[in-house]
Amino acid sequence: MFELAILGLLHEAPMHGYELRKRLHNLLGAFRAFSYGSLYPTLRRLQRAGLIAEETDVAELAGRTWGRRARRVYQLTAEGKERFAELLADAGPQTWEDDSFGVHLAFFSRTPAEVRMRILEGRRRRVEERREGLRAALARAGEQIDRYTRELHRLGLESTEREVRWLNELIAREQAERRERDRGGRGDRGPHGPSRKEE
Amino acid sequence: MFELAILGLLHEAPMHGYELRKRLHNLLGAFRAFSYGSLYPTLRRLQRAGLIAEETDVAELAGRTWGRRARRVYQLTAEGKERFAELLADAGPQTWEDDSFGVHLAFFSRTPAEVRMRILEGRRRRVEERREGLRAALARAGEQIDRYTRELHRLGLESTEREVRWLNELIAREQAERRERDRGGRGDRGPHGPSRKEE
DNA sequence: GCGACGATGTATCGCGCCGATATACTGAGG
DNA sequence: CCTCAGTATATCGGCGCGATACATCGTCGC
Repeated sequence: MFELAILGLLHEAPMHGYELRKRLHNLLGAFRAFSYGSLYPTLRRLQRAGLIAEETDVAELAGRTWGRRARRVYQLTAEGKERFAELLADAGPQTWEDDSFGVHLAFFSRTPAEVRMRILEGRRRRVEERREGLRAALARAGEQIDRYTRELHRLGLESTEREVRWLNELIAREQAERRERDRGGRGDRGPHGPSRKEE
Repeated sequence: MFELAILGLLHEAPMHGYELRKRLHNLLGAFRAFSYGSLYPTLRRLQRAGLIAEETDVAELAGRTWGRRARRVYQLTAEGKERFAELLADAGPQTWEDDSFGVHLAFFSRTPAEVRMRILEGRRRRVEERREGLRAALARAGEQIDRYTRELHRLGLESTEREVRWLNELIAREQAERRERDRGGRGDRGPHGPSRKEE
């Protein structure tokens, strides 16, 4: 998950850990913590695996004589790019508690349309499963359940129902764009899709 | 979190791991996984810490001669009860991604009214913080943000707003009940309705 | 009679991520 | 001058997860 995020961000430019974390925090901070305690070990792991390479910057130091502070700048390797594509296409764990979905979404502009579809539908399936679980929990002996627990389940149910609707909208939009693309005879193009204006 | 849940369930009766997990799954399965890979190590830890004690059942075996299968039955110790009370009163981590909140809620019936209030208000504070973060993210350079990320933030915002409303209802109800409790027998009715402003 | 199957039951492994903490340099402001 | 906030890297212990392994039990079909 961290791996996907790091590999994805390094597509834009080589970066050092602190910068990576800042962007991550800015991009998805409201959904995940992205702590340093995870970031730096992950960076090491990726380097050992050959997915990223240290590029300890000479260029930057050249311009500024006074020394900065040691920073390890990483760039994507060819294997890293491959790995990113694999991870992108992977639907992630089969649980509703899927942290990677948010990260996937953040890189959707770089994701092929069919893969986007698979991810969205996979997510929908899992959320629907959770929804059914919650409905069952609420139905089950309606009265004997602890009142607070029932409230919790009620909130969860509303929230999953809402997410399913949200996913349905996204999926419908994807389909509409696909139809438009097919009609236009143009191959899948560009991170900006067929310029569908704001809702 | 596992600790709180186990200690809480053992208040009802001595139990073995499998049973514990079944109940946990039944009670909060829609919110947490409660895997065995976590359960058994936690049980060990709690036993080592003296919070629970093995009570390898003789009574049950006596009735059934044929042997069952080894099952480790645990019961709460005095320290365990103390620890549970401490954990109950503890508001947990200061992040919105608070797994323990659901567990707390599941044991609310056993929680003192003031502590319930503290937990609910703490949760509200954290959710409100997250809500503000999401609003800021959506406002920030409204146009330059990736479209899918914006969708994600929109969903998150709606969901946090909903949870805040839900928390406000729970809190209002708590306050109403407290007023009713305080008004011991006298028919004097105070001003009606919760004084909590919405949104 | 028997074998397959699903539920009961305990346990371990490696890994990912977290929060806390340590260290050190830099620039800006009082 | 000194302190504070931001930049930057790193490690530590701990928790929870999914996968996997094992063994027993009752039941149902054959």
